[in-house]
Amino acid sequence: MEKEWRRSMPLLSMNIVMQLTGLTARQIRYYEEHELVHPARTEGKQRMFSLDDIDVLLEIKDMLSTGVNIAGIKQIFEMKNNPAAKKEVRQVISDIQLRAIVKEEMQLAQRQQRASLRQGDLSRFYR
DNA sequence: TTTCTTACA
DNA sequence: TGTAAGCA
Repeated sequence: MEKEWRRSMPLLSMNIVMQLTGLTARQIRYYEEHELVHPARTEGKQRMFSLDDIDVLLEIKDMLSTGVNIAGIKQIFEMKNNPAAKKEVRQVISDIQLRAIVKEEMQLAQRQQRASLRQGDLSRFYR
């Protein structure tokens, strides 16, 4: 296809992005600091987001709600564009791993509730 | 008026 | 993360 440039075109102001994502300006800027999103800048240094940025922010918001922290989100995003994996396969892999991580988190949360504090390696992905 | 950066709670 | 201060 050849209309993908529309999605990467920086046209949305902070105001719009906040309403579209339900995130605060503070959060959006924070995620940018962590290189999760890369909005363009106007001459006056104002951020201009693309539809692709919106998608990423919504993904972040969703993952955050499942308990994944910034570090975990970075890890997952890295998996999504892992050069080592083939294009068709990498998406599937990341999704499967994501589900596995989320599943582990739920189980870990349950164990921590009744039992005590054994922390698995996945704990570093959560807050 | 809105956004930006920096810094503190 | 929220909020305040001082700019642009």
